[in-house]
Amino acid sequence: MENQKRSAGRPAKPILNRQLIAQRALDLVTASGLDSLTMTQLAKKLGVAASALYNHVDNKADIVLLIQDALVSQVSLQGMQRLIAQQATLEEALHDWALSYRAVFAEYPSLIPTIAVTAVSESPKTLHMYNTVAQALASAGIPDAQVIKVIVAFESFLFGSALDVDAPSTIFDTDDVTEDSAWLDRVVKASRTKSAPAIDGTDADARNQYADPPFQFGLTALISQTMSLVEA
Amino acid sequence: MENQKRSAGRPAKPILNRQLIAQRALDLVTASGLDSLTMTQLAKKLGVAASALYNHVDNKADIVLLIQDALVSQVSLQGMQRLIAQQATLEEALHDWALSYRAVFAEYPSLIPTIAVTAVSESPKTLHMYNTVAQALASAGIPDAQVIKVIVAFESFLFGSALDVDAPSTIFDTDDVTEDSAWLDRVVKASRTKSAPAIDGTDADARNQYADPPFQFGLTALISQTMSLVEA
DNA sequence: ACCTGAACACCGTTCAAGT
DNA sequence: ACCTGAACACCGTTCAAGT
Repeated sequence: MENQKRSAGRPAKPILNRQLIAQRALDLVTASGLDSLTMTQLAKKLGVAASALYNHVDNKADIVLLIQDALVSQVSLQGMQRLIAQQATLEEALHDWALSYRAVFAEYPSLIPTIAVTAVSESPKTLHMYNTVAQALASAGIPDAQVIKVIVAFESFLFGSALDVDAPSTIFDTDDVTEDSAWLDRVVKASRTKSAPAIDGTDADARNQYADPPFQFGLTALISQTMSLVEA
Repeated sequence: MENQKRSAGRPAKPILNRQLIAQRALDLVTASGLDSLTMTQLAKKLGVAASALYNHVDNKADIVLLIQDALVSQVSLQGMQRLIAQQATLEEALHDWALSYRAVFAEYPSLIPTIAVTAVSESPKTLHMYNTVAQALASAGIPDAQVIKVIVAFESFLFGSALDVDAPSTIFDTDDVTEDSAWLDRVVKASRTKSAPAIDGTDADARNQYADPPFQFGLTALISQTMSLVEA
């Protein structure tokens, strides 16, 4: 970015701060995934030496946490807030949250494995989201002791679904039909004729066009199972 | 492993082969995840120079595929085969498959992101598994055009659930109760009193003890939704 | 306090040289 | 064909030196 070389030594005004680092890091991950986020590349984008980053963050994992926190804050809590205010149903709230959650993280599949194992205490925005969802579910009549179970079940499905969006749409294609692929071929073809457009290799969007029906199917399953938990 | 140094040049008998490489690679991943699988470490375990590996595999991704294939073959297809033979119900078959699938991959969470986006044609055992499941579901009366949808929905949930097993059991613990964590704290505590043993730090198994109820919950949801698809 | 630049211990992969 | 060892272009992170 900045090309005029800076001499060593403390600059008059700090060049970096955590927010700026997080912003540029997110840019890199947005462009081409977590693998393209390297301290070297990030430093280059910021116009500093890689070692300068360590004045502001502990390590690379610290940066990933910053990114995560920024992303979680993009998840819509509107439905849940409306549920708390008794302006939406449990079903509506779950649907809104799930769609938004999946949409956000489907853009960043490479972050999902990290997110899945990150403790909420490490990410304030994540904590806030869970807290809101917990309040909403509890106030909708789900017994306290079952709320976490529901949240985790949804999340597992949402993580997996977000990974799935990143899969190639040719994931079930087989090279040639053998005994080991005959049935798979048959059901894959049957799925296609339902809705999908013809496959022209020019499809600009490489994302998995077959990801949506399974998502809707699973989401419906989870929502109706959740509604059965509501106490009178 | 082997300590007597070998001089350069082609050995009388080949030292490596793909199967041996896959076996040792799986050992490394089993011990401490995909990150600990490096060409250097793997070569050391095999008693060769890292560059020797490239006589047998294309690259590291190729090795990961070999591992994947070996793992998929551990997933139980018994239930599905019994369903095909009309010796098990759809519900039993789905339950058996899902439990086994999750159990296998919960041991290897670091592989899940890769598995989720790997095309079946790249992994013969994976192809075989999907083909069997597809045949079983179709023969149980699920319309051809819906089979893939069901499989992908299950898989999304299974991938996410397997990631969840790897999460620390303290994932929902908060450092101190603030306004942003009050509800979460409450429902987490309510979950604990139900079943969990007191937390003594000496717990040998660091895996997430809270992962099972959500898994059962989601699985039940998916199974009953699936059964509703069966044609008369 | 906050930067640069050299250094360290790694990576994955390529390739000439050896048998 | 199948190995070794040097080499290349990277990593993340540390640290002395500069202001």
